[in-house]
Amino acid sequence: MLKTERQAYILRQIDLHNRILSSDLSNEINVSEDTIRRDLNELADMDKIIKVHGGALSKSFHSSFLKSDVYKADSKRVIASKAVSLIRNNMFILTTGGTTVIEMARLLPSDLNATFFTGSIPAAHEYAQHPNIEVIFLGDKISKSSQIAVGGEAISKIAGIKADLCIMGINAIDETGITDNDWEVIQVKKAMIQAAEKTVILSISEKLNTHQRLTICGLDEIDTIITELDPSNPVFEPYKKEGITIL
Amino acid sequence: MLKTERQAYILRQIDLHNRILSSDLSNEINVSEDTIRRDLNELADMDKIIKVHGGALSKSFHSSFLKSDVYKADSKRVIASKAVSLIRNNMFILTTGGTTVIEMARLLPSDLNATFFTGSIPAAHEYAQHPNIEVIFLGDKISKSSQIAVGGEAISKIAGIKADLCIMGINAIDETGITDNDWEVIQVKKAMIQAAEKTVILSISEKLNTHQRLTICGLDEIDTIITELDPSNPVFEPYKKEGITIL
DNA sequence: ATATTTTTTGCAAGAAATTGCACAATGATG
DNA sequence: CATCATTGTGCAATTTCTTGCAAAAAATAT
Repeated sequence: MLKTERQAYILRQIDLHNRILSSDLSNEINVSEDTIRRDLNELADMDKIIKVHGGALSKSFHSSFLKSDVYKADSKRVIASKAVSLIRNNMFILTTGGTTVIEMARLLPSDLNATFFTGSIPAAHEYAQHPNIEVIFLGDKISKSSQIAVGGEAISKIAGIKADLCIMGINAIDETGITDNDWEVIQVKKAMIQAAEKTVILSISEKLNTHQRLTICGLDEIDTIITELDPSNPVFEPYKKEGITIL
Repeated sequence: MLKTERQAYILRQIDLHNRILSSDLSNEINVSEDTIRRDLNELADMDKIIKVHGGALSKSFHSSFLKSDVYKADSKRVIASKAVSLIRNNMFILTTGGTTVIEMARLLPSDLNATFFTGSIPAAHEYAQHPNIEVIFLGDKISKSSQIAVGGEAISKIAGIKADLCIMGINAIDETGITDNDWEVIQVKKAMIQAAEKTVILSISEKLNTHQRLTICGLDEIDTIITELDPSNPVFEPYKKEGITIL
């Protein structure tokens, strides 16, 4: 096998699988690993692949490793603006914290008149910047990790509210429902869902079909899911089947 | 699985869920926790994540508040450090908001163990950064102008506390006492003074011998005044005569 | 066609990297 | 302060990498 041929083969494999091991290639085309290594080094010098210890990666892989905050911020802004469209004047709205919710707070139209309840310090801070909306902080002990109020006092305060909407940023959702990994946070989120007439989930699409260890609620308690994707996307099928609205 | 791949996976998980546990990752991708820990350390060295005991946090998640330059920051830092000297372990402390108080929050020694009650969003946020102190937010409606919780709920919550110390930033003080110009804020501050055994006033010297239109309390309810000036300064004579300690 | 040069390949040995384990130190928590 | 989990460190086993070198193959010259 000619060297050029071999390198073309390697490139094709990397394009196909996004990654390759030196040892695998050596077995597949019966040359020593030294040769493979030399090939990979040459291809890497030509900027065609990314060489790593033990093999190589496709260049497109690099983009995901060099995480772009911009892309994510864009997604979240899309989600936030969809969420804003659900909010009407004089609503009582319960919200969690999270970057997506904060983004939403920034996008609220300045003539909006509504009352927001939250236990999240950053969210409350953001709402407080708004000229017209009323902010009620559901105070109690502040959880260090999540910067939200947790504990019985907060929960019983939430239970005493009859909200029109609960707008909730989440960590993971799949067919079994919403899950999270912080017990105290879960208690608060459960209470919020109970206290609101409708529950709206904000989630970037990457969190769809992932799960964590503790359950907040099943899909039957959710009314709407908002992601940055088009609602017609097939990934939403299982959720639509449960009667959930996708925005 | 290649090391680079694994680290990319870890980054993605952290981006997705904002936080992860070393043990979870170890289970998910079947490598020892040692390896995970080494990965997390490397990613933390690259400033891509924040390593914490037991796992890691997303970088974007935590740094949400921007620190702005404050007027007379130097003076306020002097005041703050004097105030810190009054705080002992296991105290229950009520505080208001205000830049001086925030400055104090930043100067709290990291081994301090105490419980702080506050109705101020920026102050609560600052306390929440501290490793050991417990933060209780006295939630209720958030006043836009002052970013603190006001209203009956907050006040009755304060009334239910027996605090060792009330550390209060103020707007104006003279021989007649402390004054302010926001009616809702005054209600909260009055309640705080009532609920604490001792009241400490933080004030830059500019505010001495000024007054505003609404009275919070007379000098007899104040135990200590802290300014950036030396306590021997003659300007304090009228306050010393009332039995107030000057720091 | 044969010799010479150049390129490529495989091999060996030492260096470096990766991973898992044991153990002591440190940190969390009640 | 006592217990338990997490962490850092040193170590060993394994794998991968680098380097130098010589044989093999290919290209080129004579």
